[in-house]
Amino acid sequence: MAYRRTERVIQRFNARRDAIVQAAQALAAESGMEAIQIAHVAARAGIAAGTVYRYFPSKSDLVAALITFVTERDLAAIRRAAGGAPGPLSAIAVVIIEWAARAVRRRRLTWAVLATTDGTAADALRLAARKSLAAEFERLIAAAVAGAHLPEQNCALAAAAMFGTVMEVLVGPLAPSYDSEAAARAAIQAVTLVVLRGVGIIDARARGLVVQAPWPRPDEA
Amino acid sequence: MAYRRTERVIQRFNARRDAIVQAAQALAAESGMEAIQIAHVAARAGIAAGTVYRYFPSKSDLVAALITFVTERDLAAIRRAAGGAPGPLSAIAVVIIEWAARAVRRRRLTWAVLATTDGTAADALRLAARKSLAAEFERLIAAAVAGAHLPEQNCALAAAAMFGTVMEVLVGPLAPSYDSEAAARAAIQAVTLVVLRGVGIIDARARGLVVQAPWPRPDEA
DNA sequence: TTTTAGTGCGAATCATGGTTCATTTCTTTC
DNA sequence: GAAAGAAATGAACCATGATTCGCACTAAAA
Repeated sequence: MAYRRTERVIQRFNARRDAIVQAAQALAAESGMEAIQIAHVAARAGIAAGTVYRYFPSKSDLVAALITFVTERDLAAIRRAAGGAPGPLSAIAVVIIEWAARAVRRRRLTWAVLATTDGTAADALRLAARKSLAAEFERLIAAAVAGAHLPEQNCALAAAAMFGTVMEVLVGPLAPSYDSEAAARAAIQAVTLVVLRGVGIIDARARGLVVQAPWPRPDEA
Repeated sequence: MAYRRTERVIQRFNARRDAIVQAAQALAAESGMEAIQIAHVAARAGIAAGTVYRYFPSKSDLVAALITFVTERDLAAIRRAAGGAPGPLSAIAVVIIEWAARAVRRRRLTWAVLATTDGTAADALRLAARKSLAAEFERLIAAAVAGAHLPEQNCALAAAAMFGTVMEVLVGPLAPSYDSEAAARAAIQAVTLVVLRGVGIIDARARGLVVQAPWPRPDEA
């Protein structure tokens, strides 16, 4: 016999699979969801269209993998950021800033992954991704409320408000393009202050909360 | 010759055109943007598919007409609401409530019109619609700032934040379905308080601002 | 009543883009 | 290096849904 399911083979399979996802990511980052077409992705990855189907049963599975990849990366980053915060209110501020900075840096990709719908099964995953992000915010808000650092409130609603605000102000198609880094930092800070006021932190700066994005810094992918 | 462009003919033409837009609206309200297919719209309007093209040169023109129709209606409503407010801060509160109430009442339609993209020329109009709504908010915020009723701030950013918050919390696919009218009213009030705090009104209720949706009330279409 | 432009019809046509599959080209193993 | 299974290829295929267009019908004008 020939060709066993050896470790090396599996490695290569995964590497190529990832390459396809990366190609899709690059296209989405450049031109949004519509640019993710099998032919384009394949060309970008340097393979034939049919080959994509050796790695993904359907396009929506590929898109799902992309959504998962991007979302997990962002979730990990904001959890890390939250963990390093000195207190409950700082944690909220730091997480908003971290996520906003990431979202701004990859506006189109973020929009494609979280805000576009394509009518396929991937949409469900998209919703799940939004939910995960919002849940992260909600958890921190709830903790702050529990510790009496914030007034009683509907934490899920507050979290969704944060999410929606960042998306609309910094990520959406109507957001100004913050070409200069300084402009982006300023916008992120302004958004942060708005959402913090929204949950009841009316004097974030006076309290010494970090409201500056830790920018620029290296990115992991 | 026969068949002049008489008044009666024009009337009928416009009536049928409107009927097609209404059919599209009904479909979008029920099932979102994807449901707007020429065949479906035609069936709903009781005509043949080809007939739609006697009234609209292309699907995207039909969608554009729908977007314009819905947006103008909402804009008129919030302008009316703003006009009746006793002061600059009340105007902001009243407009948010008015728009939020309308958006919640027709969630899917609002989402289809403002938040969905379909890759056609109608997308530009969608953006314009969002811009118009946000501009309305911005104007009121700027007026309040000018009158020193609100702290100095980036009014465009604040307006976008309001828009995004309402969309995400009340309209988007992750918003809970406020089946009971009371639940909807409560959610609208909560959202209103959040966005008002966001622009610097930290004690809306204490100031006697209206934060209750004027609900239920008749609807015009 | 007879014209004839306007209107409606809907099956056929097009365009787009995902998916399949017979064939060719590797890789591994002996 | 030969055999055999795995992977790659890309042109053909298919599904969806917008758009066209020849024909029939209606209603205003003569």
